[in-house]
Amino acid sequence: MQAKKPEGTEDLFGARMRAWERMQAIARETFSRYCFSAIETPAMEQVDVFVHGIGTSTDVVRKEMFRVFSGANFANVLAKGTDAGLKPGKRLALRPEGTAGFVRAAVENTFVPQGGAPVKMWYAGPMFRGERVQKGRLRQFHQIGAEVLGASDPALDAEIIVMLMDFYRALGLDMSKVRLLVNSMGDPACRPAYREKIRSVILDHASEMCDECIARADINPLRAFDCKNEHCREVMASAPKIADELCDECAAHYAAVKRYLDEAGIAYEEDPTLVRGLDYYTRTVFEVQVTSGMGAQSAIGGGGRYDGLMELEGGKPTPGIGFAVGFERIMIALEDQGVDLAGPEPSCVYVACAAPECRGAVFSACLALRRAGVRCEADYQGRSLKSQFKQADKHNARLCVVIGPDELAAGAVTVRDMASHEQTSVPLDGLASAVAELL
RNA sequence: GUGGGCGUAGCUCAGUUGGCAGAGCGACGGACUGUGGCUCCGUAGGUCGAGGGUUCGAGCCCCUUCGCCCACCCCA
Repeated sequence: MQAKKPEGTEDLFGARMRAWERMQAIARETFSRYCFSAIETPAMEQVDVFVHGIGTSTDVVRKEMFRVFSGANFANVLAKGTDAGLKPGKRLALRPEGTAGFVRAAVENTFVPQGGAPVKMWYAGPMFRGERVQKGRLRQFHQIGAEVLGASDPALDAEIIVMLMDFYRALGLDMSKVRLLVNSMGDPACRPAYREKIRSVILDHASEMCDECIARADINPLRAFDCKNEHCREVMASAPKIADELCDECAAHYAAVKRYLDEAGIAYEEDPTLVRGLDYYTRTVFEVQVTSGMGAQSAIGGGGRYDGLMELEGGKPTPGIGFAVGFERIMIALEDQGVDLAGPEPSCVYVACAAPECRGAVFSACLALRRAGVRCEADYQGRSLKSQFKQADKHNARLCVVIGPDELAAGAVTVRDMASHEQTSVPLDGLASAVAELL
């Protein structure tokens, strides 16, 4: 039986790999202008990092995490039917998102010492969620994210949104098909009261609402705004809006963020029902959607402020804000818009061998070219010269160097420009510099 | 976790009431023998996802199973 890749995973190679590399390069370039530096954190963390950070009431933590046990511990867990006996350090999970692990790293490495300047970092890598797959939703997918810790200035909220939109534009997305939704979720001063109000609304209208929303009333009432059930929507439409229930500080913060966005010329829609599905968000939240061609998953990025997260991960109170974008979803949007992020395979110089006795000379020529920094390729199958030229085309060769008995006798090889068909003879010992000039 | 669709050549797919497994693209080779893209000719390539059943005979019908896709849910 031939082995198969796990459900919802993907082998990344060829054009798709080039696209992923290109997306990271554009991220690095764009974020660098905002003085972000790169970070890579482990693909697995202690389960508690996610439980504390993302929240026990979220689907991500409750049913979508891939748990990880080393061999001996796994046997132990199977035997006992629980991992309760394991030390916290042995209870691991593949990361379902990047923020919790980043904040854990920030606490552990003291990225923001008391009174220190804000730290800005970005990351790119695979994330894992045990969901049923569908278009734009994989079990191992890739995110690029950016995080700022150590400042609560609303200018930062706006700046990070501006940076996100810069990134999408740099990728070549048609920004007229992109919409930015923003909202404020309040903070510990005002959200609990609002949450309680919404809970009451749901329970008061329990007879009209779906079972899920009734269950949400106690777990995470704000999620009822996301329900697609018609009756639930009607009830929620008349529920109080968070924007009207914010405390003075949150209201001022939200207003300032919007002012900055206006000044930056960023178009946005206020969506009072936008409630991100991770518990750590406070105040500003945002989501970017693409309006067509996306299947059921239209969100290509999202994020928000998480002023309480550092404490949840055991650090000192430190405000934070960040976003994450999904590689696979952006690719769906780009492909739908006819944008080729991968681009062609890079060009090369092809060294063709006209007769078997010249293969040694071909090897030497390639060696010299590569040591001079030239990307070059040759035949390894003893193909005909004709077929080597076909290979040269497939490898996107700009030049083709032909080495045969005639050339070796003359001490000079033939170099053909594949586009113009012009051929020149260059001395064998000066091949690398001659090729460099022709390129 | 729930629902729907689909598995035939490397890829995209045809395949009639059950009767010798096909096309296009791609790959490879050739068109006066050391020169590519276009064109023409040719060649190779298939446990019809897997296992079982019905039948003289199964790609097609039945059962089981695995995988993929799409949607609910949730989220990037």
